[in-house]
Amino acid sequence: MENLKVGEIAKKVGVNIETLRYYEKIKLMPKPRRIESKYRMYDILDVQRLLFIKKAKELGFTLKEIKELLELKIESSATCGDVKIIAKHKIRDIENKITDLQKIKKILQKLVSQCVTEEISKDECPILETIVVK
Amino acid sequence: MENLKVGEIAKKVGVNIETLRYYEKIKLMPKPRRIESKYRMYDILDVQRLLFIKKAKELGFTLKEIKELLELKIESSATCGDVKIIAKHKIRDIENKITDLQKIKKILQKLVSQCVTEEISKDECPILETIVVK
DNA sequence: ATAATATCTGTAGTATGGTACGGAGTCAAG
DNA sequence: CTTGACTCCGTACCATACTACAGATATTAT
Repeated sequence: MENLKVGEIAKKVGVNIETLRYYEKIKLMPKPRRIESKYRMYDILDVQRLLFIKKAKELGFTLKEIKELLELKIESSATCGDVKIIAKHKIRDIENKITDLQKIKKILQKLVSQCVTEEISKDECPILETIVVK
Repeated sequence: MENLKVGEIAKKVGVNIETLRYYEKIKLMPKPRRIESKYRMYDILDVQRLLFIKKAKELGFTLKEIKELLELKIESSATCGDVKIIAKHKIRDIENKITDLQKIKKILQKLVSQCVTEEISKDECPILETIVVK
């Protein structure tokens, strides 16, 4: 489970082989080492990184933002102080996302609770006016 | 604040005029009424809807998903029971998103707390291994 | 009344994030 | 030792979500 060929890691994390190559091209994934022939070889860290990317994407981060999040830990020569500042910003952003999601959740919960019987038609479940996430 | 021309509502919610027309075309926004000439006229409900769309987009929902969320309240002739089922699914999705965001937040917080002094270079703040959101 | 500004329609172009394809080299099993 | 599966690279194409014209009509400000 330490040495995976591109097809293996792709299957393992559930992405397309081409996507791996694409991420490498845009430097979202590091260049993997190459064995014997010219085959790419991946390891467990690559798996983790890919899983993180997958999740972060679902959460509305762009690939550029994901790259920034990942670089927060390893790249450039910025100081710890810089990292701290950036990370704190990201934390703030995430907290806002969570708050907004909770608002939408509440709206949906209200919608569900207003649908009391199975027979009432949806038109009688008005709630759109509530949707002011602001 | 009840009757807004396309340029006015666009400015108010911070989107491009063309985006308004685009949303109309893909039926994400309802056709607005037209005044005298052929100018589109919007109202406060349109503002709310647009603000919701904006937020939902930032939260990683696609326009298609946003449409579904909005239709949960007004469109089709599905019964309340159907709406309930769909809404409950959406609630589950949202809860998962929140959970994942909290995980990322925690990782970032740990990162921040590990950067104790301002002088230590970022390379000495390793944490990437922690990033297994799974 | 007329110039500047806003809106109209349709069509074309852009950015992001992939996905597919073709032809060649590589590996593993029978 | 060959045949099928895997991988290589480059390039082209795709879907989503806009964004930018262009040429015409409408409105408003002076």
